[in-house]
Amino acid sequence: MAQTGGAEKTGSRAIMREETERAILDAAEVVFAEKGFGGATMQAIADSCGLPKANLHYYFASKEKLYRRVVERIFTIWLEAADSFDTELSPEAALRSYIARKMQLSREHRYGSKVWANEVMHGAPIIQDYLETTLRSWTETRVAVIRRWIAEEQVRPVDPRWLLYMIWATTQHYADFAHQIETLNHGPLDDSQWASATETVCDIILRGIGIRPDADRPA
Amino acid sequence: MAQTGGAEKTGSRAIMREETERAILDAAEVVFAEKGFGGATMQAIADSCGLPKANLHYYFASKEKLYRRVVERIFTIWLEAADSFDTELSPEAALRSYIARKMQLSREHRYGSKVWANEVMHGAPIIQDYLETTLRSWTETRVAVIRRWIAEEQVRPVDPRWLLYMIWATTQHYADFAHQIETLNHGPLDDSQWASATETVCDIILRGIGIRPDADRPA
DNA sequence: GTCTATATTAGGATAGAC
DNA sequence: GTCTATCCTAATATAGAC
Repeated sequence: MAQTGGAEKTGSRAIMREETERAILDAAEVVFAEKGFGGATMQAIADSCGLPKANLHYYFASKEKLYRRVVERIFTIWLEAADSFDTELSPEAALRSYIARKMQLSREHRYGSKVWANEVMHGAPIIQDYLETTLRSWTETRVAVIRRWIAEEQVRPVDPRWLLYMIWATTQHYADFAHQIETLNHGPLDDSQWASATETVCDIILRGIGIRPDADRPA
Repeated sequence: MAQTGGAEKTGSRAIMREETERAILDAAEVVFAEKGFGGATMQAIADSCGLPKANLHYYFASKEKLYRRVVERIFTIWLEAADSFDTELSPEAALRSYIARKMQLSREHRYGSKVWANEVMHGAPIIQDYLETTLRSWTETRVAVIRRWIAEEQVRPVDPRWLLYMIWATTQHYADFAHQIETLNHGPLDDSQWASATETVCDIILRGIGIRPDADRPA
Protein backbone atom coordinates (compact mmCIF):
# COMPACT_ATOMS: atom_id res chain seq x y z
CA MET A 1 0.00 0.00 0.00
CA ALA A 2 1.99 2.91 -1.25
CA GLN A 3 -1.08 5.01 -0.62
CA THR A 4 -0.80 5.34 3.15
CA GLY A 5 2.77 5.58 4.24
CA GLY A 6 4.82 4.86 1.16
CA ALA A 7 7.86 7.12 0.82
CA GLU A 8 9.85 4.57 -1.17
CA LYS A 9 9.64 6.67 -4.32
CA THR A 10 10.70 10.28 -4.55
CA GLY A 11 7.78 12.55 -3.75
CA SER A 12 5.34 9.68 -3.96
CA ARG A 13 2.87 11.34 -1.64
CA ALA A 14 2.62 14.45 -3.77
CA ILE A 15 2.45 12.31 -6.89
CA MET A 16 -0.28 10.14 -5.46
CA ARG A 17 -2.19 13.24 -4.55
CA GLU A 18 -1.89 14.63 -8.05
CA GLU A 19 -2.94 11.36 -9.60
CA THR A 20 -6.00 11.11 -7.39
CA GLU A 21 -6.91 14.73 -8.04
CA ARG A 22 -6.56 14.14 -11.75
CA ALA A 23 -8.75 11.04 -11.61
CA ILE A 24 -11.42 13.01 -9.78
CA LEU A 25 -11.18 15.92 -12.21
CA ASP A 26 -11.46 13.58 -15.19
CA ALA A 27 -14.53 11.90 -13.77
CA ALA A 28 -16.05 15.22 -12.74
CA GLU A 29 -15.58 16.65 -16.23
CA VAL A 30 -17.66 13.87 -17.75
CA VAL A 31 -20.39 14.02 -15.13
CA PHE A 32 -20.66 17.82 -15.21
CA ALA A 33 -20.78 17.68 -19.02
CA GLU A 34 -23.52 15.08 -19.11
CA LYS A 35 -25.67 16.33 -16.25
CA GLY A 36 -24.82 20.00 -15.83
CA PHE A 37 -23.67 21.51 -12.56
CA GLY A 38 -27.05 21.19 -10.88
CA GLY A 39 -27.71 17.69 -12.19
CA ALA A 40 -24.30 16.32 -11.28
CA THR A 41 -23.92 14.69 -7.86
CA MET A 42 -20.80 14.09 -5.85
CA GLN A 43 -21.97 10.49 -5.53
CA ALA A 44 -22.03 10.02 -9.31
CA ILE A 45 -18.55 11.50 -9.64
CA ALA A 46 -17.26 9.34 -6.79
CA ASP A 47 -18.75 6.20 -8.33
CA SER A 48 -17.29 7.11 -11.69
CA CYS A 49 -13.75 7.19 -10.34
CA GLY A 50 -14.24 4.40 -7.81
CA LEU A 51 -13.77 6.44 -4.65
CA PRO A 52 -15.97 6.89 -1.62
CA LYS A 53 -17.85 10.14 -1.70
CA ALA A 54 -16.06 11.45 1.37
CA ASN A 55 -12.71 11.30 -0.40
CA LEU A 56 -13.86 13.84 -2.92
CA HIS A 57 -14.45 16.27 -0.09
CA TYR A 58 -10.99 15.55 1.21
CA TYR A 59 -9.46 16.64 -2.10
CA PHE A 60 -11.98 19.34 -3.00
CA ALA A 61 -13.71 21.20 -0.23
CA SER A 62 -17.01 21.57 -2.06
CA LYS A 63 -18.82 20.66 -5.25
CA GLU A 64 -18.46 24.23 -6.43
CA LYS A 65 -14.69 24.26 -5.86
CA LEU A 66 -14.39 21.00 -7.79
CA TYR A 67 -16.45 22.44 -10.62
CA ARG A 68 -14.32 25.56 -10.69
CA ARG A 69 -11.18 23.48 -11.05
CA VAL A 70 -12.74 21.52 -13.90
CA VAL A 71 -13.67 24.71 -15.73
CA GLU A 72 -10.25 26.27 -15.18
CA ARG A 73 -8.53 23.21 -16.54
CA ILE A 74 -10.65 23.36 -19.68
CA PHE A 75 -9.96 27.03 -20.18
CA THR A 76 -6.23 26.29 -20.12
CA ILE A 77 -6.57 23.72 -22.87
CA TRP A 78 -8.62 26.16 -24.93
CA LEU A 79 -6.03 28.86 -24.49
CA GLU A 80 -3.26 26.62 -25.76
CA ALA A 81 -5.36 25.82 -28.83
CA ALA A 82 -5.92 29.51 -29.35
CA ASP A 83 -2.21 29.87 -30.03
CA SER A 84 -2.65 27.93 -33.24
CA PHE A 85 -4.20 31.12 -34.62
CA ASP A 86 -0.76 32.43 -35.51
CA THR A 87 -0.94 36.09 -36.44
CA GLU A 88 2.37 35.85 -38.31
CA LEU A 89 1.02 33.46 -40.92
CA SER A 90 -1.00 34.10 -44.04
CA PRO A 91 -4.78 34.28 -43.54
CA GLU A 92 -5.22 30.88 -45.13
CA ALA A 93 -2.54 29.17 -43.07
CA ALA A 94 -3.54 30.83 -39.81
CA LEU A 95 -7.24 30.09 -40.18
CA ARG A 96 -6.71 26.58 -41.49
CA SER A 97 -4.54 25.56 -38.57
CA TYR A 98 -6.82 27.26 -36.07
CA ILE A 99 -9.96 25.60 -37.44
CA ALA A 100 -8.25 22.22 -37.68
CA ARG A 101 -7.05 22.51 -34.10
CA LYS A 102 -10.49 23.46 -32.86
CA MET A 103 -12.04 20.51 -34.68
CA GLN A 104 -9.45 18.23 -33.13
CA LEU A 105 -10.28 19.63 -29.69
CA SER A 106 -13.97 18.98 -30.29
CA ARG A 107 -13.13 15.39 -31.07
CA GLU A 108 -10.68 14.83 -28.21
CA HIS A 109 -12.26 16.98 -25.52
CA ARG A 110 -15.95 16.62 -26.10
CA TYR A 111 -16.77 16.75 -22.41
CA GLY A 112 -14.62 19.76 -21.73
CA SER A 113 -16.30 21.59 -24.55
CA LYS A 114 -19.71 20.75 -23.13
CA VAL A 115 -18.79 21.97 -19.67
CA TRP A 116 -17.58 25.22 -21.17
CA ALA A 117 -20.76 25.59 -23.23
CA ASN A 118 -22.87 24.94 -20.15
CA GLU A 119 -20.95 27.46 -18.14
CA VAL A 120 -21.37 30.19 -20.76
CA MET A 121 -25.01 29.34 -21.40
CA HIS A 122 -25.76 29.74 -17.73
CA GLY A 123 -24.22 33.19 -17.65
CA ALA A 124 -20.62 32.23 -16.88
CA PRO A 125 -21.01 32.52 -13.10
CA ILE A 126 -17.56 31.05 -12.55
CA ILE A 127 -15.47 32.27 -15.46
CA GLN A 128 -16.90 35.72 -16.13
CA ASP A 129 -13.56 37.27 -15.25
CA TYR A 130 -11.77 35.12 -17.85
CA LEU A 131 -14.22 36.26 -20.49
CA GLU A 132 -13.60 39.89 -19.63
CA THR A 133 -9.82 39.64 -19.50
CA THR A 134 -8.12 36.76 -21.29
CA LEU A 135 -10.77 35.99 -23.90
CA ARG A 136 -11.46 39.64 -24.62
CA SER A 137 -7.82 40.52 -25.19
CA TRP A 138 -7.24 37.40 -27.30
CA THR A 139 -10.25 38.32 -29.41
CA GLU A 140 -9.19 41.92 -29.81
CA THR A 141 -5.75 40.99 -31.15
CA ARG A 142 -7.30 38.58 -33.67
CA VAL A 143 -9.89 41.13 -34.73
CA ALA A 144 -7.07 43.59 -35.36
CA VAL A 145 -5.17 41.05 -37.44
CA ILE A 146 -8.22 40.24 -39.53
CA ARG A 147 -8.84 43.95 -40.06
CA ARG A 148 -5.29 44.27 -41.31
CA TRP A 149 -5.80 41.38 -43.71
CA ILE A 150 -8.90 43.16 -44.99
CA ALA A 151 -7.04 46.44 -45.38
CA GLU A 152 -4.36 44.57 -47.35
CA GLU A 153 -7.15 43.04 -49.47
CA GLN A 154 -6.08 39.55 -48.52
CA VAL A 155 -9.56 38.98 -47.12
CA ARG A 156 -12.93 40.19 -48.29
CA PRO A 157 -14.42 42.85 -45.98
CA VAL A 158 -16.41 41.09 -43.28
CA ASP A 159 -16.87 41.97 -39.63
CA PRO A 160 -14.11 39.96 -37.92
CA ARG A 161 -16.26 39.27 -34.87
CA TRP A 162 -18.97 37.48 -36.87
CA LEU A 163 -16.25 35.48 -38.57
CA LEU A 164 -14.69 34.42 -35.28
CA TYR A 165 -18.09 33.50 -33.83
CA MET A 166 -18.76 31.38 -36.89
CA ILE A 167 -15.49 29.51 -36.39
CA TRP A 168 -16.13 28.97 -32.69
CA ALA A 169 -19.73 27.94 -33.21
CA THR A 170 -19.10 25.54 -36.06
CA THR A 171 -16.14 23.74 -34.55
CA GLN A 172 -17.59 23.49 -31.05
CA HIS A 173 -20.88 22.23 -32.44
CA TYR A 174 -19.16 18.94 -33.24
CA ALA A 175 -18.52 18.45 -29.51
CA ASP A 176 -21.53 20.11 -27.92
CA PHE A 177 -24.09 18.63 -30.33
CA ALA A 178 -22.22 15.36 -30.84
CA HIS A 179 -25.25 13.43 -29.68
CA GLN A 180 -27.47 14.97 -32.36
CA ILE A 181 -24.82 14.50 -35.03
CA GLU A 182 -24.33 10.88 -34.06
CA THR A 183 -28.05 10.26 -34.08
CA LEU A 184 -28.33 11.61 -37.62
CA ASN A 185 -25.17 9.71 -38.61
CA HIS A 186 -26.36 6.42 -37.10
CA GLY A 187 -23.19 6.33 -35.01
CA PRO A 188 -20.00 8.25 -34.24
CA LEU A 189 -18.14 9.99 -37.04
CA ASP A 190 -15.19 7.94 -38.26
CA ASP A 191 -11.73 9.24 -39.14
CA SER A 192 -12.63 10.04 -42.70
CA GLN A 193 -15.80 11.82 -41.70
CA TRP A 194 -13.88 13.99 -39.22
CA ALA A 195 -11.35 14.76 -41.93
CA SER A 196 -14.08 15.55 -44.41
CA ALA A 197 -15.95 17.78 -41.96
CA THR A 198 -12.77 19.65 -41.08
CA GLU A 199 -11.91 20.12 -44.72
CA THR A 200 -15.41 21.33 -45.54
CA VAL A 201 -15.52 23.79 -42.64
CA CYS A 202 -12.13 25.21 -43.69
CA ASP A 203 -13.11 25.47 -47.32
CA ILE A 204 -16.50 27.07 -46.81
CA ILE A 205 -15.10 29.66 -44.42
CA LEU A 206 -11.99 30.45 -46.47
CA ARG A 207 -13.95 30.78 -49.70
CA GLY A 208 -16.59 32.67 -47.78
CA ILE A 209 -14.10 35.38 -46.90
CA GLY A 210 -12.69 35.54 -50.40
CA ILE A 211 -9.79 33.10 -50.21
CA ARG A 212 -9.74 30.43 -52.93
CA PRO A 213 -8.15 27.46 -51.16
CA ASP A 214 -7.80 25.38 -54.31
CA ALA A 215 -7.09 28.21 -56.72
CA ASP A 216 -3.87 26.51 -57.75
CA ARG A 217 -5.27 23.00 -57.86
CA PRO A 218 -6.61 21.53 -61.09
CA ALA A 219 -10.35 21.91 -61.44
CA MET B 1 -62.44 36.89 -9.15
CA ALA B 2 -63.02 35.30 -12.47
CA GLN B 3 -60.50 32.71 -11.44
CA THR B 4 -62.66 30.58 -9.17
CA GLY B 5 -66.20 30.37 -10.44
CA GLY B 6 -66.37 32.86 -13.29
CA ALA B 7 -68.43 31.61 -16.23
CA GLU B 8 -69.39 35.09 -17.41
CA LYS B 9 -67.18 34.80 -20.48
CA THR B 10 -67.38 31.98 -22.97
CA GLY B 11 -65.04 29.21 -21.92
CA SER B 12 -63.36 31.41 -19.36
CA ARG B 13 -62.28 28.48 -17.24
CA ALA B 14 -60.49 26.82 -20.10
CA ILE B 15 -59.00 30.17 -21.10
CA MET B 16 -57.81 30.89 -17.59
CA ARG B 17 -56.24 27.49 -17.48
CA GLU B 18 -54.42 28.05 -20.74
CA GLU B 19 -53.21 31.44 -19.63
CA THR B 20 -51.86 30.08 -16.38
CA GLU B 21 -50.21 27.16 -18.13
CA ARG B 22 -48.63 29.53 -20.58
CA ALA B 23 -47.33 31.76 -17.80
CA ILE B 24 -45.80 28.74 -16.08
CA LEU B 25 -44.27 27.46 -19.31
CA ASP B 26 -42.80 30.89 -20.09
CA ALA B 27 -41.23 31.13 -16.65
CA ALA B 28 -40.03 27.54 -16.76
CA GLU B 29 -38.35 28.08 -20.13
CA VAL B 30 -36.22 30.88 -18.72
CA VAL B 31 -35.32 29.03 -15.53
CA PHE B 32 -34.49 25.76 -17.32
CA ALA B 33 -32.40 27.72 -19.82
CA GLU B 34 -30.44 29.56 -17.16
CA LYS B 35 -30.00 26.74 -14.66
CA GLY B 36 -30.39 23.52 -16.62
CA PHE B 37 -32.87 20.81 -15.69
CA GLY B 38 -31.01 19.74 -12.57
CA GLY B 39 -30.26 23.26 -11.42
CA ALA B 40 -33.78 24.54 -11.92
CA THR B 41 -36.14 24.35 -8.95
CA MET B 42 -39.90 24.37 -8.92
CA GLN B 43 -39.62 27.11 -6.31
CA ALA B 44 -37.64 29.36 -8.65
CA ILE B 45 -40.14 28.80 -11.46
CA ALA B 46 -43.04 29.47 -9.12
CA ASP B 47 -41.46 32.67 -7.82
CA SER B 48 -40.74 33.78 -11.36
CA CYS B 49 -44.41 33.65 -12.34
CA GLY B 50 -45.76 34.69 -8.96
CA LEU B 51 -47.53 31.47 -8.04
CA PRO B 52 -47.23 29.21 -5.01
CA LYS B 53 -45.13 26.19 -5.69
CA ALA B 54 -48.07 23.84 -5.18
CA ASN B 55 -49.95 25.40 -8.10
CA LEU B 56 -47.27 24.27 -10.48
CA HIS B 57 -47.93 20.72 -9.42
CA TYR B 58 -51.63 21.27 -9.99
CA TYR B 59 -50.98 22.19 -13.64
CA PHE B 60 -48.00 19.91 -14.24
CA ALA B 61 -47.79 16.67 -12.33
CA SER B 62 -44.00 16.70 -12.01
CA LYS B 63 -40.93 18.75 -12.80
CA GLU B 64 -40.10 16.33 -15.57
CA LYS B 65 -43.54 16.65 -17.19
CA LEU B 66 -43.22 20.44 -17.06
CA TYR B 67 -39.78 20.24 -18.63
CA ARG B 68 -41.09 17.94 -21.33
CA ARG B 69 -43.80 20.42 -22.24
CA VAL B 70 -41.26 23.22 -22.41
CA VAL B 71 -39.03 21.23 -24.74
CA GLU B 72 -41.96 20.14 -26.93
CA ARG B 73 -43.13 23.73 -27.29
CA ILE B 74 -39.65 24.77 -28.41
CA PHE B 75 -39.42 21.95 -30.89
CA THR B 76 -42.68 23.12 -32.48
CA ILE B 77 -41.31 26.62 -32.96
CA TRP B 78 -38.14 25.19 -34.47
CA LEU B 79 -40.13 23.03 -36.86
CA GLU B 80 -42.08 26.01 -38.14
CA ALA B 81 -38.83 27.84 -38.75
CA ALA B 82 -37.52 24.82 -40.60
CA ASP B 83 -40.20 25.39 -43.23
CA SER B 84 -38.41 28.55 -44.28
CA PHE B 85 -35.92 26.22 -45.97
CA ASP B 86 -38.12 26.05 -49.06
CA THR B 87 -36.91 23.31 -51.37
CA GLU B 88 -38.72 24.92 -54.33
CA LEU B 89 -36.59 28.04 -54.28
CA SER B 90 -33.13 28.67 -55.65
CA PRO B 91 -30.22 27.71 -53.40
CA GLU B 92 -29.52 31.34 -52.63
CA ALA B 93 -33.11 32.24 -51.80
CA ALA B 94 -33.75 29.08 -49.79
CA LEU B 95 -30.60 29.33 -47.71
CA ARG B 96 -30.87 33.07 -47.20
CA SER B 97 -34.38 32.87 -45.86
CA TYR B 98 -33.55 29.86 -43.70
CA ILE B 99 -30.46 31.47 -42.19
CA ALA B 100 -32.26 34.76 -41.63
CA ARG B 101 -35.14 32.98 -39.92
CA LYS B 102 -32.77 31.02 -37.69
CA MET B 103 -30.94 34.21 -36.71
CA GLN B 104 -34.27 35.82 -35.90
CA LEU B 105 -35.20 32.83 -33.75
CA SER B 106 -31.91 33.11 -31.90
CA ARG B 107 -32.73 36.71 -31.14
CA GLU B 108 -36.37 36.20 -30.19
CA HIS B 109 -36.17 32.81 -28.51
CA ARG B 110 -32.82 32.84 -26.78
CA TYR B 111 -34.09 30.82 -23.85
CA GLY B 112 -35.80 28.23 -25.98
CA SER B 113 -32.61 27.73 -27.92
CA LYS B 114 -30.65 27.25 -24.72
CA VAL B 115 -33.09 24.67 -23.39
CA TRP B 116 -32.79 22.78 -26.66
CA ALA B 117 -29.00 22.96 -26.57
CA ASN B 118 -28.96 21.71 -22.99
CA GLU B 119 -31.25 18.85 -23.84
CA VAL B 120 -29.11 17.72 -26.76
CA MET B 121 -25.84 18.21 -24.86
CA HIS B 122 -27.12 15.97 -22.10
CA GLY B 123 -27.93 13.19 -24.53
CA ALA B 124 -31.49 14.19 -25.44
CA PRO B 125 -33.11 12.04 -22.74
CA ILE B 126 -36.51 13.58 -23.46
CA ILE B 127 -36.53 14.26 -27.19
CA GLN B 128 -34.46 11.40 -28.57
CA ASP B 129 -37.51 10.15 -30.48
CA TYR B 130 -37.92 13.54 -32.20
CA LEU B 131 -34.30 13.44 -33.28
CA GLU B 132 -34.76 10.00 -34.77
CA THR B 133 -38.01 10.73 -36.56
CA THR B 134 -38.88 14.35 -37.30
CA LEU B 135 -35.41 15.85 -37.34
CA ARG B 136 -33.90 12.95 -39.25
CA SER B 137 -36.50 13.02 -42.01
CA TRP B 138 -36.34 16.82 -42.29
CA THR B 139 -32.58 16.58 -42.58
CA GLU B 140 -32.70 13.84 -45.17
CA THR B 141 -34.98 15.80 -47.46
CA ARG B 142 -32.71 18.86 -47.24
CA VAL B 143 -29.61 16.78 -47.83
CA ALA B 144 -31.27 15.39 -50.96
CA VAL B 145 -32.12 18.88 -52.20
CA ILE B 146 -28.59 20.12 -51.65
CA ARG B 147 -27.23 17.08 -53.48
CA ARG B 148 -29.51 17.95 -56.40
CA TRP B 149 -28.20 21.53 -56.39
CA ILE B 150 -24.68 20.13 -56.49
CA ALA B 151 -25.54 17.77 -59.34
CA GLU B 152 -27.00 20.74 -61.23
CA GLU B 153 -23.78 22.65 -60.47
CA GLN B 154 -25.71 25.37 -58.71
CA VAL B 155 -23.65 24.65 -55.62
CA ARG B 156 -20.02 23.65 -55.22
CA PRO B 157 -19.61 20.02 -54.10
CA VAL B 158 -19.65 19.96 -50.29
CA ASP B 159 -21.07 17.35 -47.95
CA PRO B 160 -24.58 18.68 -47.27
CA ARG B 161 -24.50 17.49 -43.67
CA TRP B 162 -21.47 19.56 -42.75
CA LEU B 163 -23.12 22.53 -44.41
CA LEU B 164 -26.34 22.10 -42.42
CA TYR B 165 -24.40 21.68 -39.17
CA MET B 166 -22.54 24.89 -39.91
CA ILE B 167 -25.80 26.75 -40.41
CA TRP B 168 -27.32 25.33 -37.24
CA ALA B 169 -24.21 25.94 -35.19
CA THR B 170 -23.57 29.47 -36.34
CA THR B 171 -27.11 30.74 -36.01
CA GLN B 172 -27.81 29.05 -32.68
CA HIS B 173 -24.52 30.31 -31.28
CA TYR B 174 -26.02 33.81 -31.16
CA ALA B 175 -28.59 32.51 -28.68
CA ASP B 176 -26.69 29.85 -26.77
CA PHE B 177 -23.52 31.90 -26.36
CA ALA B 178 -25.29 35.25 -26.13
CA HIS B 179 -23.68 35.89 -22.79
CA GLN B 180 -20.17 35.52 -24.21
CA ILE B 181 -21.02 37.62 -27.27
CA GLU B 182 -22.51 40.35 -25.10
CA THR B 183 -19.49 40.33 -22.82
CA LEU B 184 -17.16 40.83 -25.78
CA ASN B 185 -19.54 43.43 -27.24
CA HIS B 186 -19.88 45.37 -23.97
CA GLY B 187 -23.64 44.89 -24.17
CA PRO B 188 -26.42 43.34 -26.26
CA LEU B 189 -26.22 43.49 -30.03
CA ASP B 190 -28.34 46.30 -31.46
CA ASP B 191 -30.56 46.13 -34.54
CA SER B 192 -27.80 47.02 -36.94
CA GLN B 193 -25.42 44.50 -35.41
CA TRP B 194 -27.99 41.74 -35.76
CA ALA B 195 -28.56 42.77 -39.37
CA SER B 196 -24.83 42.87 -40.01
CA ALA B 197 -24.24 39.49 -38.39
CA THR B 198 -27.09 37.92 -40.37
CA GLU B 199 -25.78 39.40 -43.59
CA THR B 200 -22.25 38.23 -42.88
CA VAL B 201 -23.33 34.70 -41.99
CA CYS B 202 -25.38 34.48 -45.20
CA ASP B 203 -22.59 35.87 -47.35
CA ILE B 204 -19.81 33.72 -45.96
CA ILE B 205 -21.85 30.54 -46.28
CA LEU B 206 -23.24 31.32 -49.74
CA ARG B 207 -19.84 32.29 -51.13
CA GLY B 208 -18.37 29.35 -49.29
CA ILE B 209 -20.50 26.96 -51.31
CA GLY B 210 -19.80 28.72 -54.56
CA ILE B 211 -22.68 31.17 -54.82
CA ARG B 212 -21.68 34.80 -55.42
CA PRO B 213 -24.39 36.72 -53.58
CA ASP B 214 -23.39 40.08 -54.98
CA ALA B 215 -22.27 38.91 -58.39
CA ASP B 216 -24.71 41.27 -60.03
CA ARG B 217 -24.04 44.16 -57.70
CA PRO B 218 -21.52 46.85 -58.55
CA ALA B 219 -18.13 46.24 -56.99
C1' DG C 1 -5.08 9.31 3.63
C1' DT C 2 -9.19 6.34 3.53
C1' DC C 3 -13.68 4.95 4.63
C1' DT C 4 -18.38 4.32 7.34
C1' DA C 5 -21.89 6.53 9.39
C1' DT C 6 -24.47 10.55 10.02
C1' DA C 7 -25.93 15.50 10.41
C1' DT C 8 -28.37 18.88 7.86
C1' DT C 9 -30.65 21.11 4.39
C1' DA C 10 -32.85 21.59 0.01
C1' DG C 11 -36.25 20.43 -3.03
C1' DG C 12 -40.00 17.53 -5.26
C1' DA C 13 -44.34 16.23 -4.21
C1' DT C 14 -48.83 15.91 -1.54
C1' DA C 15 -52.73 16.66 1.93
C1' DG C 16 -56.23 19.23 3.07
C1' DA C 17 -58.34 23.79 4.38
C1' DC C 18 -60.55 27.45 1.91
C1' DG D 1 -58.82 26.36 -8.51
C1' DT D 2 -55.76 28.32 -4.93
C1' DC D 3 -52.78 28.31 -1.05
C1' DT D 4 -50.42 26.74 3.61
C1' DA D 5 -48.24 23.35 5.87
C1' DT D 6 -45.92 19.20 5.65
C1' DC D 7 -43.87 14.77 4.15
C1' DC D 8 -39.91 12.45 2.49
C1' DT D 9 -36.21 11.54 -0.38
C1' DA D 10 -31.82 12.83 -1.99
C1' DA D 11 -27.67 15.26 -1.85
C1' DT D 12 -23.94 18.17 0.27
C1' DA D 13 -20.99 18.07 3.73
C1' DT D 14 -18.72 16.43 8.04
C1' DA D 15 -17.33 13.58 12.18
C1' DG D 16 -14.63 10.27 13.65
C1' DA D 17 -12.88 5.41 13.53
C1' DC D 18 -9.19 3.02 11.22
